[in-house]
Amino acid sequence: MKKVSIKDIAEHLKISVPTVSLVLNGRGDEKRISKDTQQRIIKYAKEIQYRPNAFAKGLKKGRSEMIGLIIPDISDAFYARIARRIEKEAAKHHYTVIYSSSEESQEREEELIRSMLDRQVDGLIIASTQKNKKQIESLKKMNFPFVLIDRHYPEVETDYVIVDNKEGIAKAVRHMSNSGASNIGFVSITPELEAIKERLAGYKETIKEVGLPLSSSNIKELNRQTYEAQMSSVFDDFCTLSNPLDGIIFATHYLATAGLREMKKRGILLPQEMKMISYDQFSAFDLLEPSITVVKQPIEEIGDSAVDILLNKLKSRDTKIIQKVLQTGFIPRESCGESIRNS
Amino acid sequence: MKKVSIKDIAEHLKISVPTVSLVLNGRGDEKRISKDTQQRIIKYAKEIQYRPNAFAKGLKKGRSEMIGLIIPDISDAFYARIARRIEKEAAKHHYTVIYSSSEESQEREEELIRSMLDRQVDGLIIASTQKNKKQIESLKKMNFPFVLIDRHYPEVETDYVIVDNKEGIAKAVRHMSNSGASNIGFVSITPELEAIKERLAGYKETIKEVGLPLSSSNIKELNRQTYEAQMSSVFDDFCTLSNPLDGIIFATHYLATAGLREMKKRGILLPQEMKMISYDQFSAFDLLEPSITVVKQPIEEIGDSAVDILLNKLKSRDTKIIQKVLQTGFIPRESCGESIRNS
DNA sequence: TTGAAAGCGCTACCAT
DNA sequence: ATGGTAGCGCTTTCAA
Repeated sequence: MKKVSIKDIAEHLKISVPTVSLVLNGRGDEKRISKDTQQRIIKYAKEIQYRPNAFAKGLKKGRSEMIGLIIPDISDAFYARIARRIEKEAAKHHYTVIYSSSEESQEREEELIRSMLDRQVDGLIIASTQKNKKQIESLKKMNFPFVLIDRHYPEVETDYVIVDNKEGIAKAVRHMSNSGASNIGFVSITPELEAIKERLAGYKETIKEVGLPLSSSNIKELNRQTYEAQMSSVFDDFCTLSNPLDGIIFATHYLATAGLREMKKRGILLPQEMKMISYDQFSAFDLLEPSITVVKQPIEEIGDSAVDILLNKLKSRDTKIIQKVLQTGFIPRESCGESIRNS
Repeated sequence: MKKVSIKDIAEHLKISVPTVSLVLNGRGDEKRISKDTQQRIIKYAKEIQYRPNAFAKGLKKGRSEMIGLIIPDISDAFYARIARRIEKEAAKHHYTVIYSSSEESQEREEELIRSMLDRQVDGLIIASTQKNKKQIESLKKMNFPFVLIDRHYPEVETDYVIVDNKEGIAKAVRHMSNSGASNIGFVSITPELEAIKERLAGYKETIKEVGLPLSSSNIKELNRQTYEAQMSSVFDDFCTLSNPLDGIIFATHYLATAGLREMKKRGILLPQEMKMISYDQFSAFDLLEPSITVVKQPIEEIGDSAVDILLNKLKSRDTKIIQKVLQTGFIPRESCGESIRNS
């Protein structure tokens, strides 16, 4: 059972290869191929289970109907859900997604982008490491269609879909302050990423706005790789503050999770002794005791917008740059002292 | 900045196309191309940033260095983690992964497999819907390299990597019984999948083995799409049993999550009034109050083994069938009455 | 209405 | 040590 090609069909039916190609691409009528011939071709093609070779097609047409997706880590729920959405949207338009995880490594991201270009993807969606400015600039220069998501390069004018991180955190700070917190800490990771910088900025600005004390000892920036090990010393520090915290905002869901583990270990009582909010949700946060208040990222919109923008670029070769900043949602739960039910 | 081809290099350097190809593929020495020529080619190729066209290469060689991965849903943590692992392993051997989610639809799975074959993937890794027997058989007949993971067709002799579901549940039942439960319920989904059937079988057999009552009213089989809505009536039923339950085993992590929500709503006290275990873990299960005892699936091993088996097939064209059944782990936590700490 | 020929970019084979 | 030629499977002219 070897592969059958257009040639096999043509030979069998004693007609020419182009005719077969035309018919199989639904252009038979347009080219006025006789109904009879069309029928025979289609019937026989089905019979021997003809399938076109995407390589040959791609080589000829210069398009692959694939879009490349590069994200930091597919096993991170946030990116997995975005990926799913992108895949679904892309499928609607007959595009296949090739994805790979960069693992936050510039070298790997660079290599992945190269390899996807080699594979002739028609466009790229990238949640960049933000350490790859040069290559992104070069993509832009060669006019290759791509959209950045979640992370962007402020100094490079590209299409992107990002989230209003600053306002997201602002919502958290305001809510926590309204819930009665008077000294709010902020646990984040080293602000290499624009998104993280924005969250920090949002924290600082809003703390001032609501008139709470802004102190550097209330802010912790952990290493992305080793945050779990560091969490213990974070709370060592927090627990010895002269002005003790009564609320903490975690800048990512995994920090929140690690923080929860640590607080559980220390027997810190939520929300009585400490209120908390997580930026970015995590399933099961609603199940915890108390349930965790979260800032909700617009995952579906990120995926949908990215595909939308990219496909438009592919179709129209339009060079207009589109930059979308999406707003976060906010789900108040018990970890700030509320007794609000439902998720 | 348009694409450069081997031809461009050849013309510029006034040498032949094949020579350039040879050198760029590192076969210069083997073919005794002069060092000088080699240098010039390599230098110029780098200068103009030559990148080979994977389509042309694939068309010619009949190989794509891609492997296709089909899973039910990339946003399910279980599959996302497997996907990540597969990608990582594949990358080590210079294979790119194309993935798609079948959404448990036979039609979609069929279409995805077809489309991946069109794209000339060298091999497939499939977590099948198990409704696609015909196509799987046809893959086998045409001797196309593929490995099933997580779900297999018992009636079809294929390579696969699955988990010992029966023993996994057996561990749960034994543990729960040892922890003092005397009437254990089982909440599962409709057993269309072999894996789910096995879990049910494991439950039934082990319940008998440990001498507890086996009653059909202790077993619930929910619909995969609507299990959340059904969970409430499950507990309506459970709460009116003449012989009330003191333990429940959930056959999947999402059932466990839904079950937890329902028990929380009803104020059922874990583990005092009810012990519970989840088959398949879920991050944050260790954070809940009480923390949830889980049967742990060997995610990394599934991914590694699948890639391993597939790549071996690709290399050696060996037709020997490899079927791996991996063992689950077990993490006792507080939801069975233990006070064991750490995850 | 259909067919012949060319070519996408690459590599394998056979010459020289 | 290097080059010519052919062909992978398909689509796109252009010609008949």
